[in-house]
Amino acid sequence: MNDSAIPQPGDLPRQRYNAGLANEIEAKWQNRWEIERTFWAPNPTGDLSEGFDALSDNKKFFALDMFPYPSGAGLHVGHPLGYIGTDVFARFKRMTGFNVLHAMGYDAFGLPAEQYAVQTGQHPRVTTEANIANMKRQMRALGLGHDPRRGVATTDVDYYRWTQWIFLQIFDAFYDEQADRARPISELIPLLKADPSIGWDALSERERRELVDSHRLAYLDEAQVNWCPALGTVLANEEVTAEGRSDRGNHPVHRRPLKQWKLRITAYAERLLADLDGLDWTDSIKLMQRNWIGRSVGAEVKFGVAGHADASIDVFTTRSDTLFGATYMVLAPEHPLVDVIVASEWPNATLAEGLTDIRPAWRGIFGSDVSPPAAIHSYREFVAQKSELERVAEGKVKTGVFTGAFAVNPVNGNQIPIFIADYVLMGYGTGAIMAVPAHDQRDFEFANEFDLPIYCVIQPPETWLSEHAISQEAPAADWPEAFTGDGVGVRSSNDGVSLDGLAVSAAIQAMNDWLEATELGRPRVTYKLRDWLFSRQRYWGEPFPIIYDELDLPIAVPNSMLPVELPEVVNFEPEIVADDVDSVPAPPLARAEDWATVDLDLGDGVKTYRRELNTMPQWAGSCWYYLRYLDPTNTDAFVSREADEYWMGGEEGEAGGIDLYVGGVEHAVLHLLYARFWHKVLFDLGHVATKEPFKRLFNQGYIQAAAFTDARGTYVEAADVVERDGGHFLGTEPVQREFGKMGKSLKNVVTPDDIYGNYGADTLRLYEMSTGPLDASRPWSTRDIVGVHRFLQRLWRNVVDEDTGEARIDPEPADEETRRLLHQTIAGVSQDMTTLGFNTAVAKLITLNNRLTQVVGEQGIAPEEIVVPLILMVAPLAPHIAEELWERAGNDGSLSREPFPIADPAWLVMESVEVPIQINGKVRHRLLVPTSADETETEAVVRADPVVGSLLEGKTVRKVVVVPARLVNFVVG
RNA sequence: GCCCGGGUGGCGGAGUUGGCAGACGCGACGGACUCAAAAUCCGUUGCCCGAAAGGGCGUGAGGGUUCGAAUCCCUCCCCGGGCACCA
Repeated sequence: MNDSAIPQPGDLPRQRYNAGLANEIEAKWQNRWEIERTFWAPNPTGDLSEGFDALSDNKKFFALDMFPYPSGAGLHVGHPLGYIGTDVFARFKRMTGFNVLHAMGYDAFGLPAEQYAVQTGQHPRVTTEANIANMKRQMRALGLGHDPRRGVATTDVDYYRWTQWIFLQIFDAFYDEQADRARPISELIPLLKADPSIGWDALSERERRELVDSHRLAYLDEAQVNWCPALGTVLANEEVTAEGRSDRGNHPVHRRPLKQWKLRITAYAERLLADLDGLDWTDSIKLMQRNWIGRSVGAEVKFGVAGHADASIDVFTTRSDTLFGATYMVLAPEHPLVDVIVASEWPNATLAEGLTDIRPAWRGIFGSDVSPPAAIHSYREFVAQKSELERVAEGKVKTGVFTGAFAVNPVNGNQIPIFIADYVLMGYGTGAIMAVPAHDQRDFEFANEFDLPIYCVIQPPETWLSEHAISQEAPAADWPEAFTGDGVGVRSSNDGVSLDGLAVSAAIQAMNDWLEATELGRPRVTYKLRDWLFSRQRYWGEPFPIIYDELDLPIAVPNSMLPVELPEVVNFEPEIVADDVDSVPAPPLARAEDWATVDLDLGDGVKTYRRELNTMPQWAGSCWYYLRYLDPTNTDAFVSREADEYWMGGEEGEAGGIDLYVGGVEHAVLHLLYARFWHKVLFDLGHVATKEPFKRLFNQGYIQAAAFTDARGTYVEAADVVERDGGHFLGTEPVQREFGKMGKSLKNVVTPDDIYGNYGADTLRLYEMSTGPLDASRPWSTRDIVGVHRFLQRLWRNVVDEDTGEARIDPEPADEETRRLLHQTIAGVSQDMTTLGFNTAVAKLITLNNRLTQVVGEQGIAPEEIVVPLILMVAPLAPHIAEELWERAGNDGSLSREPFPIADPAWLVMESVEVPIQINGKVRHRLLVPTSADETETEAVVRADPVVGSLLEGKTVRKVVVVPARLVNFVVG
């Protein structure tokens, strides 16, 4: 953009505050902070406790930024918005007497470094470390007051040793439903032995191990994944195109079950939901987590299967009141009972009420000459070929196949056909539904597609019928859509229960009571939340501390043998296997043949074990990093009890947790849910003292940037575009403006380095804080930066002689008006700091400084009474210039622990206040009224004013509204 | 489709237990300094009418409640985000 506002060197005073001087000052103070250990936050005990005694009477404050990934491109100016916000707040808290912990580490495992390694052969560790070094440099240059001792990276072997340790804690735990908490697996075995229905003594070694493994919070499971044989790896949903092919290389992707590690987060669904209530998070984030967990209250109902006396199918429903309207049943295609109940031939008997024959459509899309098992097989393949995206893209067109079997509705004994269809998901509820097409839109669509009967059992109200132009008598099959609202039950009774005439909620209650009494069903709560798929076929991740013995069952690597270090490999790519749907992935770690098997003595002699070759997903390391910040050098534990209790502990009676956690809303669900889950496991097992990690969560906004396209629609370098004549131009060519994320592809990246060079870090910090509230997204505008730069320049000039560099400060008191403004500013800024309202804090500081500029203009010197508190108030926002002014004003050492100014209430009250005088709600005049005047006095003062008198002349005052010290409104007729 | 946020000058944004709309900054315009420019400093700046005094209009649109609405209620439009066959 236009560079004309950038200060240029020339015949300027030697000590003018410009980019050059700012950079000098900034480098000086960044070095001093480092040497003087200004931001070291002492622990109460242990390695990092130096200096604690001096702060032992202070309260603690733990400020945290979300863990950044050290990308090769480094930071652009959009990244540090939140980091600056936490730094300003942390510095403010430090000045109000807190022992503040603020640190920054790196979530450094991940795909980009691995892909770069695949392309170049450069080891991901080399790339990662270079990127971390660059980001550290950029953050240091921003003047962020981090404790450098605590900046861990997930790729540090000393760090992932403890990630592995925590995984083993999860592996070695089970969820005790009665106690509603996780317990060590060692406590499970006596319970299993004591359960006569298990018959422990009769079980083989393998059976015992498998039984125990099935209770673990980390377990192996056959999970449906996006398997791409050509790439040799499973892919995330985001990596699969709408056509069901790989994003990279356009290879076929298949949905198939693969044996994968899963973490039993679903055991915590209820607590993850309930404990949200006590957290200081925004409602929208809580809502997103609630929706994700997706609690649903209903009933499980047992349906018999005709001709299979020993088989029954449990369905989950939230609408047990519609049981009498069930006309068919659907199982998920993968449901294990499908193979048990499937008929060998298509039945032709008239079994179900209202059905006279098997409809041709029921045999599915595979023709009438295939048998049910063949149709089922074909349908399963058809479903497996489809990606998630395709299933969604196909919208509401329902597909499915009849199994040839019939279920028996327990409420009336009716036989209803059983289908499989992909609109029923194996992972939710029981993987089976009863279908009530009259009162469920999906079932309605399926029933119409498959020519199935539709019976109304909830009478819709008149309004609904008339809205849809349906007559009272019309059969439900003629409805344009299902009726899902509230109505009264009809045609819904048997010998034991009648729902007729009952409203939906009462009918559900009555039906559930009956189901429970007859043992045909029971109340049940289900969740949308699924267990967490925890394996990745990657190199650059934490190896699992798991080995397999001759039974091919998993065994934990003993703690004494941790860490399990990543082996060196030459090729970081997953092995490309034939394009075979049934092939097995060979993760990169399989190539480290010396590593993949290991001879160990686990107490029963040296044996050969096979290692787990998958690695953990990137989320693993970020699940607990905040705990390692507390005690990063501890070699005996992932965190000491003392450090955990000190930094995470709450005030008396408070829940505790991190005092302020700032990050983007994109982590609203995954990271925040995973980390809460790990924290709760650690809490249950007694390793941490708090049940929730993040007490207060704040979501910062994003910085967007203008991007420009030329006539061909190609992005052009935004930095070269000039604004003139109300348009944007690249040279002489007009270009189109749009706004988007800052990035290479839009050619609109602005880096902090660019801004330091032209204005300095303090200006960048102040600019980012001033452009809006921290939680709002806003467009970047390099042009606007000059505003806050001028502010710092004026502040500097008010205090320092631009020629000599000497401070000029007047010990004489300031005038009353300025003093009053000072105290108002202190009160306002303190308030704004507390609420993270940094933009308005900056505005108030500019206002005070503008007043100071006037005073200096008149008197040639700034009163100390104003200057000193102003410097201290500026310090959290623009710390380098504040430190420098503080020093030049004659102080030794850093101001980082100087007390933040406190307003004198005496100067906050005004003797009189200007109030607007309204006639019929319109402002017609303004008058000074004593602040202390009550309604009567105010009215008297106002009525006595000659201007008001003339305004009211000839008018009838019907009513007078007086709000003391606010306004007076005359209602005239 | 469902669920959340949000729409205020040319721009970023202030202001909500209902009480002076537009703080602060950018830009724009005018002035000082300068041979000139930059930088800096001073002033003006919501829109319309008016020489001015003053008046009218104005917080996405329309309606309502109220002495008084950016703020509360109803209907609608637009933008951003989340979820998406969850039985």
